[in-house]
Amino acid sequence: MAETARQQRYDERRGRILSAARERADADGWAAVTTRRLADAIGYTQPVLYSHFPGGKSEIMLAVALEGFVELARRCRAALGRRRGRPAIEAVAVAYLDFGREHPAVYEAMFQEAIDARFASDDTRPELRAGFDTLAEAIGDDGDGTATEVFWGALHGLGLLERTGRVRPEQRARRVAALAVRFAGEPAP
Amino acid sequence: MAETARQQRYDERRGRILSAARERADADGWAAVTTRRLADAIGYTQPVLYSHFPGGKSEIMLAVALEGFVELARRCRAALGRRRGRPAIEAVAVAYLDFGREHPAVYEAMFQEAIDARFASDDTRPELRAGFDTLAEAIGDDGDGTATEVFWGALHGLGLLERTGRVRPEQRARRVAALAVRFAGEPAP
DNA sequence: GCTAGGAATCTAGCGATGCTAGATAGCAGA
DNA sequence: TCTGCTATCTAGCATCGCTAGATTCCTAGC
Repeated sequence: MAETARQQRYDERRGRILSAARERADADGWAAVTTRRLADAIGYTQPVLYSHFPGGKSEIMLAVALEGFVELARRCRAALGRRRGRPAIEAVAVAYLDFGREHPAVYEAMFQEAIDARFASDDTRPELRAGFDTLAEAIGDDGDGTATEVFWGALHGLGLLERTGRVRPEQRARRVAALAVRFAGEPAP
Repeated sequence: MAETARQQRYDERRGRILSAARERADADGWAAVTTRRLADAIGYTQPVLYSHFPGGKSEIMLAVALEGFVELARRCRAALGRRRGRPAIEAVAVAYLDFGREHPAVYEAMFQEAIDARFASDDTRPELRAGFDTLAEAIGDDGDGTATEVFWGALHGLGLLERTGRVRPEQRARRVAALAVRFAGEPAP
């Protein structure tokens, strides 16, 4: 029916807005993503964005971030595969860091914006939970998640320090190895 | 002489600009720090800021960040004292995380802005180097600094995840303990 | 103490930003 | 064909960082 055709156009345009935002942001940072440029990119005028995302730019960033959580979790899961122990940790770490490097702006939207989505609680949305669970599996965390939080923190911090040039880029493999050594197996009490 | 009096007024005003910026930013974020509000806060008009900081807002943020590096290094050094081993790591970690929590905006300027100051190289400025060296001392890193980079990354990431609510706040002590366990002593090869 | 000149400060404005109200065009169903 | 709703646009607001040019103030030399 006609309603479907309209809905289709609407959905397709929504996707184009998000793609344009993600690509531009990854290339030039979120400051370069303006509502006018976004509207230009999809061939409409500015206010049209607000019929798709009433919350404006911040809602667009949130939508990009949610897509990012799905993709990051997928990648980490794929990297883990059936590996266990130190190789598992290294593979997941590399996948995690690669994602952050390839999509700096998506990653920024995911973790540096004050997203209202709940984390680290029972009602955390599944797409946010999946990545955490994969990290836990990689380091074999069967406790209350504290170790996973620390592992995640290390990955998060290393990725950010790399990207802002605080850390020697060529030493990345050694850092991953050092990280894996420290998170493989149970530490002495 | 008169030149001194003028210079004194100038320096004092520069300090007031930085204080106002830091306080406002820590309270409401850098987006709330506008040149007009800053000018209001010090009782002058907007262009006066540019005679102190020709680079505008970004130069002000940089100046706040540099002060932050000094203070962070000082606190970590004080926390370390003569401690060694696991207590040293825990003390430094707590000091580091406390600083980030008390001065979120200063920390943001220090690490999330694209500061042109060089890191992780031989010509890194001393005030940036001092903190790194203290972290290295805390974990007893006598290698090439890779372990320190990982430790720093973990602190950095944990602090950010805490602040953006990605991680359970009440578990902080356990995270610090888990971190210390993994960085105390040399890991099995 | 007075005045010339330079430094300090202000007024006013530019272009860009996120966002919105009100006008208009276009398409659906009767 | 007409009516009414939705989609879209034009135009504008307040605010942002920043700057040119006018103006005021203070200092130095007489």
